[in-house]
Amino acid sequence: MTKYDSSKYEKPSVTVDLVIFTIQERDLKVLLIRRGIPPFQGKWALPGGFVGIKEPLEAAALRELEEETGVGDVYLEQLYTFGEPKRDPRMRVITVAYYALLPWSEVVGGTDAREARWFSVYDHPKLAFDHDKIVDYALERMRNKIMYVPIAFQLLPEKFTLTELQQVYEVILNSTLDKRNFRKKILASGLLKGTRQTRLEGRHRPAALYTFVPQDLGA
Amino acid sequence: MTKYDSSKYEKPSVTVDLVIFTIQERDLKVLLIRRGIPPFQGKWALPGGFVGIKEPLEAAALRELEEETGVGDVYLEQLYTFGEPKRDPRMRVITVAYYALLPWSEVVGGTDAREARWFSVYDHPKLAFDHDKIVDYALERMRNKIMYVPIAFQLLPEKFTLTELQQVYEVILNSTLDKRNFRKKILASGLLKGTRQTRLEGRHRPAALYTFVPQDLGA
DNA sequence: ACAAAAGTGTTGGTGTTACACCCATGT
DNA sequence: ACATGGGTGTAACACCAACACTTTTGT
Repeated sequence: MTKYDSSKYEKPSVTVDLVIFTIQERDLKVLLIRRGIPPFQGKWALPGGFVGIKEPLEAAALRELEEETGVGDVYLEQLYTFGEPKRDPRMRVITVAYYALLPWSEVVGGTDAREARWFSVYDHPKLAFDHDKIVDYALERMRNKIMYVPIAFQLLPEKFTLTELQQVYEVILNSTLDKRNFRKKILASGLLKGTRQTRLEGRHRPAALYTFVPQDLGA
Repeated sequence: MTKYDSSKYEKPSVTVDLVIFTIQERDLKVLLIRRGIPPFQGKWALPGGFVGIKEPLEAAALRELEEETGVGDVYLEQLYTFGEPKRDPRMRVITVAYYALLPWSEVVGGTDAREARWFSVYDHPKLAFDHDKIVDYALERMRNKIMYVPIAFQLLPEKFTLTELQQVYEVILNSTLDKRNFRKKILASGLLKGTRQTRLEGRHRPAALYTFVPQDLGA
């Protein structure tokens, strides 16, 4: 790094791409955009865009997120940087991928004119570029993370039932969990505070509503 | 991403930076380079350099690694991408950080002319740029990873004693471990195969030598 | 009364921690 | 004989997995 003059070298383009997750209808959804221009015209792809020359990476990711979803204050985490020389056939593009978790209750339309749709993570069309790989990577990261860090709450509204919370885990892990063990563990964790409210939904016993209690960031 | 023409935009420079770890004298060491030119002239910094326009990111990291250490076939993992606009005072530089684990037995000199030295991770000078943050991040990542994934072997020669292995864990975690529990767990894991050899070192009972048995990458 | 989802405990097994002494060698 | 690090087992506890019935509501 010391002996190079960067101006002598051709520079790659740098973009951010976003894997935006939400949960709807007991399914894990990812937001995709239909490409209007080549390459991969007509194909679905992750939302993303170029990083401004004075723009922090995370700011670029947040900007794209807000353009596509209209939502600002959500969980956002850098995932991985993909830089294969041929991943974009036109030119060298290095992309810093992020993933975001969005409560279904906050999903509104984006302001952007591009065609956007939510697809099941488990059933979506083949994507442009290496975006299938990026989605797989995001899913794997999220599955690991949810075992240790309480990120599931980022996909729920402020108040939720234990069954809803369990469904978040089940949909992400793509497996079923034991109801009694799940409730025992989650209640023992101290992450939840019971509101004194219930929610009545259908002709059966109403469910108790809980909220997430923010952690001391034991630093 | 669809409606921009990248050529209209100024592009950032992209570099890779490496946190190269090894273990010597029961201490965790990191390789640093003394900067010969501004900015931060005379300061110590992580080895790194620009990514070639047609060069994969990992290839750039491996190239730097080999230039500095003369070693090729080691553990290398992408860490995080740092892109604060002002992290390099001269211009916009986005750096993709990697970390590498190097067996102390393979440490030779680099071919590069720059002044390089191994420093204790727990006692090193303040570094140039945001490199202190990168080292901290690498250490944190490695500490998490070693709990789940057998990366400790990447810091040892092919044959090693259980005490040496335990010292690797202790130096990385910066804590002491119980000898009996450590041996019980590591032997039960099936990661080790006993060679039938021992090593005699000092006036005490010789230690049994083990090798790492490569895992099925359960894909 | 019945259909539907909410809610609730116990048991066996597995893994983790804490802890102290004998062994093989060189001098 | 002693100094040095190598090597070994057990008991208490915490955590995890398996498993079935009762409760509350709307119709």
